Amino acid sequence: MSVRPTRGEGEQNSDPRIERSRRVIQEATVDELASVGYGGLRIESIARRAGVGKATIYRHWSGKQDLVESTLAMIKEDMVAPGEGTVRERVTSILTWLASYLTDSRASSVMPALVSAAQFDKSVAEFHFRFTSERRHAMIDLLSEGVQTGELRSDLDAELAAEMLAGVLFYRRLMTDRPFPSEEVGNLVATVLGSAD
Amino acid sequence: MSVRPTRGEGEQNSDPRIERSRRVIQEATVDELASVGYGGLRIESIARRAGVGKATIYRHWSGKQDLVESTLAMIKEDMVAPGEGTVRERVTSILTWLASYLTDSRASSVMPALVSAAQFDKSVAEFHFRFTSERRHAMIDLLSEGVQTGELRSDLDAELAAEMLAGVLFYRRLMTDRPFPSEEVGNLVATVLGSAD
DNA sequence: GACTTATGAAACGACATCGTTTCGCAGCAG
DNA sequence: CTGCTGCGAAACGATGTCGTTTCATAAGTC
Repeated sequence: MSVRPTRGEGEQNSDPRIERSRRVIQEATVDELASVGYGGLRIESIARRAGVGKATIYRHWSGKQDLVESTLAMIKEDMVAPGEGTVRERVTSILTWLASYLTDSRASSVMPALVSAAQFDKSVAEFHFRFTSERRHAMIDLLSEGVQTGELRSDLDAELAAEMLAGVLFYRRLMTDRPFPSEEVGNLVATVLGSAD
Repeated sequence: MSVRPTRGEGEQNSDPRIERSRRVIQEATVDELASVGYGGLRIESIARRAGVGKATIYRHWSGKQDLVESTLAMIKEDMVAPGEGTVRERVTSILTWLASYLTDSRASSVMPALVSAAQFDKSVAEFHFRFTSERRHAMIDLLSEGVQTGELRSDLDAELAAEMLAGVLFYRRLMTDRPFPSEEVGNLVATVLGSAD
């Protein structure tokens, strides 16, 4: 992915400046992605925001695509946290996290930027669809588990339910100027899964 | 909106070449929007696709933004058709149209392009949100009508239901590589509104 | 402390796109 | 038929971005 990791993947470089440069550059890339999107990305803007020379960027990555790919991979790493509890609780927790991510965060535009870029850039699309698919199937599996254990109604269509839940959050973020408030995720879950007895 | 409609809005120009030029240029703009998105739009590409000189474009519009705005307005005009029947039938018909538009059509990427552009371009965002809001409220009103007449369950949350319905279609189109098949819209409507008795 | 090396700043050529202008031609009006 | 005008093609300067190179400096190693 990166062009010149002077040493191998996991090994630590002797010079801390290298890792630091990579970190601040990728952070700046996230910020730029969020503020101008993939199409508006300018290497010079990233360098300026990172307080770094353009040359330093090209020392570590072969170009824009390389940098973005490695940054997206980093974002994916940061994305975590299933949790404990009943199916209903875990579903609510995942969606609450997603709602906050699409609302509050400094990075609330990162995911929209990814969605946008995927529409017209093949390599971004590949990443985006694979990434989304993983999270989607995690949710579907979770809902299926709930159906099998009897926690959720037996006639629930897990796949459709997963798409409705995430769909509403993304719809609100992408199609309106009122992103879905994370406080209302409970209502949403109750509506889609049915109220608890 | 346009810069030099030699005569006023509705009047007919004496020279048919003018109207023809405007038409083929806007059609080419739609195609380009669908294939490379707003950020990737190049005036020269539009000119080439339209079989037109670049100068002709600048004769009719002041620049890229002017052209896109007037083209989006045109797209909006083309978007029609409530229909007749029960609330359930009208809802199904609207969503079936939307599903086809996001699936089959030559223009299946126009709306995603709009969504994408709206994330980072202020003037596009204004258009996009207003446009979406209109269609959303039409759907909400329709569902409310169904609740009031007793055709739909009285505890239905019209707003949330509208967002779930459209949300699933957009989620499928933007977040996966399997757009929602228009044949399955019936199932979707039944799931969200509840099966008919 | 002496060396090594990554860094930030700046300038570079190459290239793409913008919006303008020019020009000869062809379609239209009368 | 004749004059007019919108047209397509081409070339233009201006601008902005890319990816590279150079160079003195400062941060690192040993």
